Amino acid sequence: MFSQSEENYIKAIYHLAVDSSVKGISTNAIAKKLATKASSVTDMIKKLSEKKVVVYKKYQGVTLTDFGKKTATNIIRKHRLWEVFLVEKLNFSWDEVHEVAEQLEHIKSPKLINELDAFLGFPKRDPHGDPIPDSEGNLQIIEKSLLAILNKGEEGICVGVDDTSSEFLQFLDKQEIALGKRIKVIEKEPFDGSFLIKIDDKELSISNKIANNLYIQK
Amino acid sequence: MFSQSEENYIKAIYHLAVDSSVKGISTNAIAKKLATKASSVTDMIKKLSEKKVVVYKKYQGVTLTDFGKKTATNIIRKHRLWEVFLVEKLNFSWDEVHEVAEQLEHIKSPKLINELDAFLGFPKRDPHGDPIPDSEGNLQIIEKSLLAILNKGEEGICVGVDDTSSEFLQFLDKQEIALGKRIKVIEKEPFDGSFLIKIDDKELSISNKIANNLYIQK
DNA sequence: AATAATTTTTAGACGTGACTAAAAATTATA
DNA sequence: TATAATTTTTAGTCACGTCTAAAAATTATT
Repeated sequence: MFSQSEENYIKAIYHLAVDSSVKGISTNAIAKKLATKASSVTDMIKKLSEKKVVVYKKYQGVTLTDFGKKTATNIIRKHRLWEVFLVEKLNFSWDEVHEVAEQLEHIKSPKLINELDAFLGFPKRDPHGDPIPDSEGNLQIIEKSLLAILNKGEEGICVGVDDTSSEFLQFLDKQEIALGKRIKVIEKEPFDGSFLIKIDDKELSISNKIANNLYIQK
Repeated sequence: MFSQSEENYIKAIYHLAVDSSVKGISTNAIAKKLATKASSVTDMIKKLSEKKVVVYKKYQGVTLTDFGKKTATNIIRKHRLWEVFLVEKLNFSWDEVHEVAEQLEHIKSPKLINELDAFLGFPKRDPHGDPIPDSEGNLQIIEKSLLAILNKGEEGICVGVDDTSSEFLQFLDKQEIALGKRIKVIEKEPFDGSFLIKIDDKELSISNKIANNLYIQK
């Protein structure tokens, strides 16, 4: 069994490893992600190393063991299932779920999470489009690309977001950009990199930054 | 905001106060309830006293302030709503819910709990028949009496249990005694205090101990 | 290659919540 | 009422998870 604090470290290391694809995750990177100090990270890393969750060599960062990875995906599974529950059943909007899911993901009860999964109809994605690992920890990789790489005239289905901050998600709500919607690139503006796109037969302009935070499936 | 530990103490003091109706709750009683040591209780009591949750005078036990009572009923509200959720939606039996609800009751999110309440249809009782406080902390007192005080020929509706241990609840399941069922006392055996009762037109004998753990409403 | 800058680790401290052992206060008993 | 038994508190310690400040190791720069 792991403490909430340990679980937060495990999750942070997992996420950093996935979207950096570097062998060793640095102490500083973890500290930054968890808004804590490097010295605290060193302490925790030692403990996780003793518990066989990570492999650690001084000054060389950490790597999750298979056990550590499985632990991480299990926490992520719980987090994402709770997010689905909050949005589908309790009328939360997608920008409100994160904080609560951060708490709920630490609840210990295998029965709870498997029943919740069934109750929700075994969802494949969370409200932000991220895949939900199965109970064995397997996570299906989803083919997705940034809207920004589409060329004029190409289109795709919106399947996820990169940035999950409230500001960004609320902006998307306001523009009526949502998961599952078909987006077509009408024009790319070379000057500022902005995009003219078409959703629901309405045209709107989005900045390059937005285009780099929206995932689509061709 | 209170830590999980603080919340557990507040809840324990509340429960002890309710079903003992004594002015001051003793250090030892709290220690016993929480399976901890008296010295730990003294420490925590000092902290809760500083936080205006309890009134405390050395060697004279503690009493919850109005603020403390409100905090307690709010925790109990969360606990019982989660229990309803687990039984009604996630197929938990009434003897499995306690442990998980003990964790879920500490989740901090007013929106979560109010939406959950609505999602469940504003239930009035938890799976053990205990009343669920409203969002203002008001708890409706339910008229109930022990099955044991019924006389021969009298009957009532089963509305709750006193003991909530798995053993007892599973025993009730096995005998098909459940909340809402009509129970009639056919015979009281003076020798051992056991009861011959009728449920669903079936007669069965229950011990005096069982009769003293079942609440009915006349 | 030597020095500077950065990263990482160590050392020592602190708050929380727990414990043991011993002292103090209260309550019960002879 | 004096003594015994019990309850409660205090004093000191400990694990967890955090921090600051300083030392050590690594990486970058000239």
